Amino acid sequence: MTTEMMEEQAVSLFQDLKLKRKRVRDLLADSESNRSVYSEGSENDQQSDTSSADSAYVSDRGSECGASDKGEESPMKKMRSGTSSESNNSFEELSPTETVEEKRTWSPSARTEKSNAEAAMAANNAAAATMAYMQGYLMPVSAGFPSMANMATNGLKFIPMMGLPAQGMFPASLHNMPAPMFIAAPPSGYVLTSAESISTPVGPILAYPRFDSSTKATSSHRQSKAAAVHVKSSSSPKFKEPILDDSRFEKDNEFISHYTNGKFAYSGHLVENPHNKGRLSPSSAEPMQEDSDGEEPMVCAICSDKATGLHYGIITCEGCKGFFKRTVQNKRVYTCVADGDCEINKVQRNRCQYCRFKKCLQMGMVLAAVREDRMPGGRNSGAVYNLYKVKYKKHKRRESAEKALKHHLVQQGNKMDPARGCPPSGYVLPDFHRDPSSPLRAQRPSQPMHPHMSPFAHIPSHYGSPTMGNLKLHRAHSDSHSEADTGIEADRDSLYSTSSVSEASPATPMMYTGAAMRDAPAMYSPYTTAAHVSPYSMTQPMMSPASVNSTVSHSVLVPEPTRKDSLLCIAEDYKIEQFTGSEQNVAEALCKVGDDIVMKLVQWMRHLPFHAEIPLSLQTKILTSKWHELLLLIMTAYGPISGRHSHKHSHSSSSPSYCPHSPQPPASFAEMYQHHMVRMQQYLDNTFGKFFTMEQLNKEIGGVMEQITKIILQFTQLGITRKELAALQVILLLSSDESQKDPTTQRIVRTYQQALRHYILERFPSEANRFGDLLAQLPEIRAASRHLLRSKMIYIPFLINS
DNA sequence: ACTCAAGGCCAG
DNA sequence: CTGGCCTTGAGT
Repeated sequence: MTTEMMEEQAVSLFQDLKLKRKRVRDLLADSESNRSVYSEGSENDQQSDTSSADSAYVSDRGSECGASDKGEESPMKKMRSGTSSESNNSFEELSPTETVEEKRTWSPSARTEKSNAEAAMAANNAAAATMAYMQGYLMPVSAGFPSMANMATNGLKFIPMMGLPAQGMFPASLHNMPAPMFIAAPPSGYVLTSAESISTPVGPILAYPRFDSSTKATSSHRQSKAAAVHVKSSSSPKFKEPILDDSRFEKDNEFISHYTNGKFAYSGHLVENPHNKGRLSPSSAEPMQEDSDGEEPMVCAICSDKATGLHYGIITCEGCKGFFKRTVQNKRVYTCVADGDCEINKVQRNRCQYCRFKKCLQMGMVLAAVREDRMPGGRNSGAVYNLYKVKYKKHKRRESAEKALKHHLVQQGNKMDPARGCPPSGYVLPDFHRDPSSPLRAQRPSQPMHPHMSPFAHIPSHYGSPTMGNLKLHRAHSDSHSEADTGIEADRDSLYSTSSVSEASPATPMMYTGAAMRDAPAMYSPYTTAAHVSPYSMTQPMMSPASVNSTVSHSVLVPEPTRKDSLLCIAEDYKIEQFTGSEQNVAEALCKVGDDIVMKLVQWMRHLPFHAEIPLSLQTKILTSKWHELLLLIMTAYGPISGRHSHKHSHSSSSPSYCPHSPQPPASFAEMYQHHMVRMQQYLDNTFGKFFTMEQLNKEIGGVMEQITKIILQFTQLGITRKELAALQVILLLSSDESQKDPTTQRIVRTYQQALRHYILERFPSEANRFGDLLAQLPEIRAASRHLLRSKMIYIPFLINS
């Protein structure tokens, strides 16, 4: 195969990929726009989602995310070496030994106060709610719930996690729970602490005031904060209190999503700015260190220039203050021509507006402090800074810059310097490019068919298509837009703007070097060790039973779900038998199936309770990068869940040679593996009229089939349940590279882990390692899925259940 | 009266 | 567009 042909093929693949991504994006945007939004007093709102009304803005940058495989070894080689090189790390943080009290998951204040029990209960409730949702008893939206915009102030959004029992949606046992149950969440995530009862037009609801993980606020602070929900804005003849309702937050979120890009959490919504913590702590009434040096000039937290005071929540210079103000007022959308990581200091601060503003957000400058009415003078109060009643004490302190920078770095995780050690933004050639003669590699149907080739090219290859790095796209720099829409519109069109390519590259290393990895001691990581032990035995990850929170969750109250899992139907509906006929037909069928699956995934995702919390752009990225992993998870878990080994479907297939499943499940790995390989052999023979010897097959697909078989075997031996699968789906979905940098998704992942753990504790109390065993499959699925995509044998999952 | 964090102005 | 300086006005 010539270089030109390879290039052409790569371009074609890229086109496919682009289409698939576009489909994901379109579907997401579509589902988003179809969702009705809160509108004041609207009785017709059947969906009380708290999603933004017009979040159709899809920033598609940075998408190649984590799919850039580097230094691949052959599948077989990889198998021999134990496990794939990078599949271990991605779930480091999912340490099963983590308990409710640990980390800043659900109740950060738990550690600081005597409220441990309270926090545990809150977390427990959350886990129960999540579990209940997974089991189909929670509605993603609460039907008929009226507008909550007027209740959601001060950064709280009320995410209905469960509808009213009166709706008859829930089993009687659930009525024991405080109902209706809601989770109040700020745009940046769910936080459950002490519950406040808030009266609403439909009765009292429980609201959980949100607190920053680092807050030292006491319980009374919390109460006052929650109480602030009721507060009507104090009327002032001249100065109008800013309106901080849902719409304001939605607007802000939409605006900043361009800058946060799912990579960091905007803390400006927090009532307390972490940057100013310690110096201006609201709880520490003392004026802070009257240290020796009262003359030390303040330093701008953004650029280290001489600061002139607090501006929009943090200490900045006049320049950064003005810059922030202008940017917010005019809703300007900048673009970084580099990789979105420019250093901002006094000298260089004007070189990159994008990075300057991004830093402003990272440092926690408060968007809401920029007044919409432009009223000068006075002081922002109430909703804007509320809880963080800054006792402004002559903060002629040094600090800012250094501490701010440190804080910044901590927030970022020890992100690798792109200049050193960071993988280049280029992409490696997939295996099939190196070895085009491989008989099993898929080929585009439009191209001359190699007699040995199977036509599966329409299933997108992984995103590391070799041409990606070469794609130079329009709009290298977005000039200042007088109107935000201009920039947004332009950005929406440029799916692959320069920044999208450049910003994608640093994503990969962060995943493995972020806080999650640092925070997780090696001993807490069963996922790395699991694969190194005998692959065919039940490896038992270390998990201390004592570390598992043993509080009783509500999930036991909920009976088995009767609702068919919407994703499992994928495994049910699509069999490899459908992919028969001419090569062209197979390719088309696969393409269509791919679209169907993506649609199902989108539908599934948008019904998840946390859907509204994740920016659309991030959702798009997540789905485009995870759909194949989800597919493999479903496919591998389907058999064990459906018990189809014992009662197989009888396929009256037109193709008699398809070997239906043996009535008895394959007892061992070897049998199961052999079974799959024979199926493969028969399929290739029957469909493409090409017979491969087992030796050939072993060489070509043995590695990946081995991986898949191991996963199936594990699921079978564990007897994975639907509920567990539901949890794993979410955990897998939100464990992508992008997600790992987003605190919101991390929190959600932890919640689902909690729910899963609780469920296992109750359902399988004797299986101390079950939780770890289940989670340990996710890296394996990742690795296998990557192999499938790279080798373009994505059709294999369809085969194993057929 | 003073403080200080908003917005505004305008030379560069 | 930037940023130093000015004006404003609620809070103390």
